[in-house]
Amino acid sequence: MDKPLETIIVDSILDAIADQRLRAGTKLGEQALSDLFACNRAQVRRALATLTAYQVVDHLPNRGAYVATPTPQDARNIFQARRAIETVTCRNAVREATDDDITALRAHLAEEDAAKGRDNRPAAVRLSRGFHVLLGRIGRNPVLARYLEELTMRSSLIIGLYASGQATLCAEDEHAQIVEAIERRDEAEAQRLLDQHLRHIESGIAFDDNPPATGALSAVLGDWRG
Amino acid sequence: MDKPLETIIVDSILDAIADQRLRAGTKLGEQALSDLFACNRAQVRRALATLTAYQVVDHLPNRGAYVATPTPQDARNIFQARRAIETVTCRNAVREATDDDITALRAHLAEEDAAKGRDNRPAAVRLSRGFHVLLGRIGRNPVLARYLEELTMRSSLIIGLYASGQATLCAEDEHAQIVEAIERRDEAEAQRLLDQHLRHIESGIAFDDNPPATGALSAVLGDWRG
DNA sequence: ATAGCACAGATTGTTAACAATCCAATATTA
DNA sequence: TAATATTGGATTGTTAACAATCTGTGCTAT
Repeated sequence: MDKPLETIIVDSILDAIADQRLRAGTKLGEQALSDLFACNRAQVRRALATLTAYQVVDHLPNRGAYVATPTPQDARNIFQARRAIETVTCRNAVREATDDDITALRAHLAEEDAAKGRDNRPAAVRLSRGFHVLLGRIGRNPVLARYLEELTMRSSLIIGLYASGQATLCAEDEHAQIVEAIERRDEAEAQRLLDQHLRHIESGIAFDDNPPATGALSAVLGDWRG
Repeated sequence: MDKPLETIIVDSILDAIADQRLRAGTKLGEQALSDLFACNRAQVRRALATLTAYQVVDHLPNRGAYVATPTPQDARNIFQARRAIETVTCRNAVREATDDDITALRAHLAEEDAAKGRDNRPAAVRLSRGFHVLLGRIGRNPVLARYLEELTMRSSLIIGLYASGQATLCAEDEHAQIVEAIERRDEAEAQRLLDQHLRHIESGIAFDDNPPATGALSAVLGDWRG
């Protein structure tokens, strides 16, 4: 039961963006991608259209698809949207979380911790996003969860663009504190901590760098075969 | 400077959904649409892909595209998402609205009023949605505004499905009260009124009808030429 | 030397024919 | 008669060739 190839392409690219292996501004040529995934151009084309709808890829007519480069203004708008959505998502999570959900959250925290311990930055960035996405799923509102996936993906691009040098992306224990509040079923506190966490991330962004600089596609999307 | 045809197709279909001329469950055949818009099947195909990404169309592999049919659970999730987003959007609007914006809002109210006076239900439904979209634009956060456009579109489908018999979709003057609160720059009150307005719409939905029933595509998408 | 132009290669966009799949109507069999 | 096979038409999905557009390079002329 393999997935449709289009999905594999989309997910590979999204993963690479979440990991910050693919950086803002990278050109996604159709030929290059169809070579990489050993398929024809039409499938690549549809995958790129999907990514464009998700707003993580910019499509310029007659000149190709590029990983989106959010402006500082975009960044502010995206983080405001995240606060709006994650506040509700978090309240839902407090109300709906089962014991299994809490266990999953704790397991995720452990993974994050391990990645940071190993100084594995790409993994840390990906897992950090994963925490918010997981929280969204636990909230049991797929509409909000989907928007959150989109926004966190775009946030990864922003962090890659404007906070690449930064030592710390998320204060070590903010995620852990949120999980504790959820476990205590303390809605107000969980929401407060999450809002503060998001403002903290946003304030850690330096809006004056501007280094695109991107490597070869094949190096970055190498091992897509499951 | 005509728009790309794909955009025209997408907008035509979205308009027809906003008006409730196209109802949930209607099949959108590729041949039928390319005949209607006098174009290639490939362009129709892309338009349908875009609409699928917007979640207003369901695409079933090998059996075509259908106008989405939101479930009652979808409806609850969509309205929760709207409350999360429109609360912020509304706050932004209070802070950012220029005199021109207020004028535009008043003009919109007048249009709504006129449509209701003329018992023009499709226009009333479309304009009612338009009010929320306009508010979103005035909030000056395109990220939130885009999600709002998607959610209001899906709301139109929901209202068409579950509240078609209903006499009143929006209490006559709730929109007007919101505009007044914005004009007074009364953030808290504007937010309260909007939240209440949304809960009011949601509670007016009867989750037990189930009439798909759809007319011919050509009758419904007749005059797309601007 | 530099600005403008023209050409060549590469990349994206379009088209139409072909293949695979689904659906409904008809025929077949217990 | 009712259930199941079969078959033809219609619809969606794929492919590869062709057309349009862009980008960069080298040439020409001022």
